[in-house]
Amino acid sequence: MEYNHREIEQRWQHYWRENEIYRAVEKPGKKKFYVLDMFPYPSGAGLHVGHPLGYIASDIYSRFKRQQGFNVLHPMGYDAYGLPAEQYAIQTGQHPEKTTVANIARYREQLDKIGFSFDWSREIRTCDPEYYKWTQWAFIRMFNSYYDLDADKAKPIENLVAHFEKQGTEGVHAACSKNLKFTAEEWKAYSEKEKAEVMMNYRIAYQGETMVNWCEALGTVLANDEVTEGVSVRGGHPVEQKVMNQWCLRVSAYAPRLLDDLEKLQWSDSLKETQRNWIGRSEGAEMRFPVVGKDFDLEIFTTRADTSFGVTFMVLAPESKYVDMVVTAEQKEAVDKYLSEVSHKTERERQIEKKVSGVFTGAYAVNPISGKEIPIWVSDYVLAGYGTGAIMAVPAHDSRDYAFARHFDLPVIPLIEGADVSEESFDAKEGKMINSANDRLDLNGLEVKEAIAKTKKFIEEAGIGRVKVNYRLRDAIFSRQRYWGEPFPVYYKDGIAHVMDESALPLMLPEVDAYLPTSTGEPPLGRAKNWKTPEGYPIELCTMPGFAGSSAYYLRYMDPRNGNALVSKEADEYWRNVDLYVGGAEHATGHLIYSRFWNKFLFDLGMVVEPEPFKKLVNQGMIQGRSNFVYRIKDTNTFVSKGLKDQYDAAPIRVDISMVSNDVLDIDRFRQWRPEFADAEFILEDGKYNCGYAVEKMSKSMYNVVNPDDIVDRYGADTLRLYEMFLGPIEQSKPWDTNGIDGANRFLKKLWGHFNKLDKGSNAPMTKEELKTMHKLIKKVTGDIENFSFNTSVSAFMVALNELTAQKSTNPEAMEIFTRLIAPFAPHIAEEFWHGLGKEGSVVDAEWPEYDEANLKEDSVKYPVSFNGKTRYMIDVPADASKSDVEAAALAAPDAAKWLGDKTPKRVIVVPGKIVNIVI
RNA sequence: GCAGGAAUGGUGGAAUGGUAGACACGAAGGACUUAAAAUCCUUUGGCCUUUACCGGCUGUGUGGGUUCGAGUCCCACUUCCUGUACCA
Repeated sequence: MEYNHREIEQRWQHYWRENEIYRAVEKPGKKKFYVLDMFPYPSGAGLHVGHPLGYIASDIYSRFKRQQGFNVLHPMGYDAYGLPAEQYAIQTGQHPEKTTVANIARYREQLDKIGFSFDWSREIRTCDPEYYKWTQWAFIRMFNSYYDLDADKAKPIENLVAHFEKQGTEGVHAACSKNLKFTAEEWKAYSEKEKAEVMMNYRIAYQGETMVNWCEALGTVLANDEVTEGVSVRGGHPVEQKVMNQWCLRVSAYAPRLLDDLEKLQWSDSLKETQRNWIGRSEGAEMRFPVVGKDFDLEIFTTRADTSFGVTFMVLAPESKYVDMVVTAEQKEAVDKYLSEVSHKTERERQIEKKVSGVFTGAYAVNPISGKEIPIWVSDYVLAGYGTGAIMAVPAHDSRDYAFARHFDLPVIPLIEGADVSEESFDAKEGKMINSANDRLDLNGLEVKEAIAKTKKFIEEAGIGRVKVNYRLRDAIFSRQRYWGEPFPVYYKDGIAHVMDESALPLMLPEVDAYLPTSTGEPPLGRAKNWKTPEGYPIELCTMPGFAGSSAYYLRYMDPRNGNALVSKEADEYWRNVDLYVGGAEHATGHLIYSRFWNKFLFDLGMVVEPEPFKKLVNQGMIQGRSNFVYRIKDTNTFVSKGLKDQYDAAPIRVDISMVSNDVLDIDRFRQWRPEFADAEFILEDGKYNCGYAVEKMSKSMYNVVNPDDIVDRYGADTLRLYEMFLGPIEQSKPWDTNGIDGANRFLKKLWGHFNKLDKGSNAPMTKEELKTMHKLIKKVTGDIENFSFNTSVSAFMVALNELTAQKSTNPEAMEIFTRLIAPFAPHIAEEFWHGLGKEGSVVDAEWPEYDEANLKEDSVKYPVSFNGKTRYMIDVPADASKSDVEAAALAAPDAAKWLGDKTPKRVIVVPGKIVNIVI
C-alpha cells in the first residue's frame, strides 16, 4: 500500500475538527502551559514557506507538552490593522476591512493545511470591535493614571489631584514631562483649562508637543522603532523631525522596571542586550552652569564628571528652549539663520552629511567647578530629546566635541596623562588624571573611575548639581494620522481633551468616503460624518498605531469572548502568562517593549497577576529565498551554463525557481516561460544547463517564492513539518532549498512501509535491541524538544527507523512508542498509525513515553585506545569492568605492542565509558 | 564606533573536553526496467600507499595557550552576520 498523504491528512484534519480535539478549557487543578506565536499581519501575498517555521516549532512544543499531561493553551489570531491594507485602500477605494477579511481567509486556508493544533475557537482579530474595545479601555485607564515614583507604580490620577489640593506639588514624586512647582492655593486658582494642562503633564497616556518622526510620504508620524537610518521601516520613505501635538504613552516611567525585570526572563542574551541598549541606562550627573549676566543656569547631563576641568565650551541643541534665552543681540541673526537651516534638514540628511556645523550664541557660562567662563554654542550634533538638550563639551576626551573644537578653533585641554590629543580625542575611560585641580577639588593622579566618583560627591556637596540616572528610552508616540486603526475614545470640550466613559466602548471606526487626508490636512477621520459625541463634541481624528492592538492580545486569548473585562480574574489566574513565546527578533525594540510596558501597567492596576507577559521567548530565524540565474551572452539569445560563463561576456538573468531542479535548468519550460526565450540557444556543460544561485529575501520579484500549499500538495503536511525542522537550528536564518525535501519524504514513506510490515497480532515483548533503540530515541527526542533542537530529533527518528529495519523488527509495541514520539512532528501519519494499532482516542492525547536507563546499558563497552591523545585501536570490555581491568585490556590488545614499541607507558588514563589514553 | 552572535566536506548541518563530519541532500557507480520515474545496494573531507585487503599522514577561519587529550575552554587576530548609534 502506497503512502497517500492527501487521503491521510484530510481524514485526520477532519477528525480533529469534528471532535474539537484542540479546544482548550480551563481545568482548575490541572497544570497549564501557554504556548503562543506572534500573530501574523495578514498580507495580500499570503504565506510562503518561511512563515510557518516558528508555528511548526511551537506546534511541536505544545503537542509535546500536551502529551506530557499539561493543559495547553495554543491560540492564533490576526494583527489586522496595518499600513499595507490602507495603502491598498487608497489606491483602489476598497475598504481595508474587505481586503483584510479576504487575506485572513486565505491565511486560514493555508494554515489549516499544515495541521496545526490551534484552538481556533479563541481566534481574535485586532480590528474586531469586540477586541479593540479593550485596547480603547486600556487607553482610558492610562489617561486616568499617573506614575508614582515613590511607590514605583501607576496610580489613579484622582490621588494626584487630591494631593495638589492639599499641598500643591510639594512632596509629589511623579513621572512627568516638565518639572512643575505650585502651591495648593495656586492649584485651586487655576482655570479648568490650566488644570487640564497640568494633569496632562502627569498622565500615562498624555497629549503633548513633542518632537516626532514625520513621514511625508505616509502622511503620518512614526514611533522610534518604526524608523531606521532616517527612513520608515515600512516603505523606506524619508522621515523628518517635527514638533507636533500628539498622544503619547509615558513608557519612559517604566524604564527602570523594564530593565531590571529582564533578569527574570528566559530570553536569549542577544535579545535582552538589544532591549538593554534600547532602554539605555547611563549613570552620571546633572550639573548647573550659571549663564553670565543672566539669572538662570544651563543644566547639562554628563557621564564624565571627571573631565570638568577640560570643559572649553558648551553646546545647546537647536531645539533647546535655552537658545532664545541666551542669544545676544549681535549674534541673533546668525543664530536664527542656523536654526532655520537645521530645521529644513531631514534626519536622514543630517546623518548622511555628518558635517560639523554650529554657531556661537554670543553668551558665556561659568564652569561651576573650574570657575572659568566658557562660550555657549548651538549645534545639531546635540540632541534635544536626550538628557537636557545641552552639553558641556570636553574636546580632549570626546570625539564629537573634538571635531567641533577643531572646526571652530576652540581650545583643547588634555586631562589624562600620556593622552596624545594632537590628532584625535582620547575617549577611553582609563588613565591617570592631570590638569584637574584647584583649591576646591583636586583630581590629579586619580584613576578615571575614582575621579568620576570624587567629582560626583563634590557636585552634590557643593550644591551645583546632583547624581542622576538617565534613560534613552523615550515615550511612545501614540497618534497616527491614518484611517485603518483603533479610534481614540477621546473628545474635545472647550479645547480640553476628555476620555469617554467606558460604557461608550467600543467606539466604532466610522465610514469615510476616501482614505486620504482632508483638503485642510486633517487625518482621514476628518471625512467621517457626525464624528461627534451624542452631546455634539468633536472626536479625536487620529487613530492608534499598530502596536496598540498587539500589546495585550496574549491576555485576550485567555478569555476572548468576555464582554465585561479584557480577561476575567479566573481566566487570568489560571493561564497567568505566556510560558513560551515564539516569533521574530525584529520585534525586540517595538512590540516586546510595548507589551511588557502594557502588562506592567495592568499589573499596577491589579488587573493581571504576572508582572511579565512572556516567560520564555524563542526567536526563530528567517527563511530566505534561493534565487536562480541563467547567463545570457551579450546581444544574443544564447545562454551559457554557469561553469562556462566566464569565457563569455554574459549577464545574469533571474529565472523562476520552479523551472530549476538542483540548479539544473529545465530548458523546455524556460523556452515556454516568455516568448522572447522561445528560440533561445544554450551552451551546456555535460549535457546540462547549470544555473547560478544567490540567497536573498523571498519575494515575488525575485521569482524565488515557495508556497507551502504546493509543498503540502506534493509531499504532504507531515513532510513539510519534518523538513522545515530538519533544515537546521530554529534560531538560525537559512535559505529554503526544496531539493532536500525528498529526504524527509523518503523517511515517511519508509516509516509507512515499516508500519505495514508489522506483525499486528503479536504480543511478543521487544527484543533487547528494540528496547535499546526505542529508549535511546525517547531520551534523545525528549531532551531535544526541551532544548528546541528539532533538527537533531528528526535525525534521531531517521536513525531509529534504520536500526529497526536492520533489526527486522515487526514488533507493534516498538512502533507504538515510535508513534507517540513522532506525533508532535508528523501528527497526521501518527494518528493513522495510532488508529491502525487499534488504540482508542486521538494520538494528540497519547501519553509521552518515559525511558528507562536500564534498557540503555550495554553488556560490553567499546573503548578507543589512544596514545598521546591519538586514537589507534578499539578494545571491547565487559560493561562492569573496573578501571584497572580496562587498562589491562588496553595494554594486552594485539595492537598495543605496535604502538607501544619497547617503551613503557608513563601514565594510563581511563575515562569510564569513554576512552583509554596511554601516555608514553 | 558600540553590543551580541557565527566560522566544521560540494551543500544544510551533527558532536556532556574523549573515535570529527551523525543525519540528510547532491554526486559517482551498480541492481531492477524496453525506457524513464520510483525503489534498493555501494562509495563519497583531502592527500599518500597498496593489484586488493590492510595501512599511514593531514584536517573544524588564523596565531598562541591550558590539558594525557581541544571543533569544544582561555588570550590575540581575520572575516561574515544581526542589532544599534552624533545618547554626552
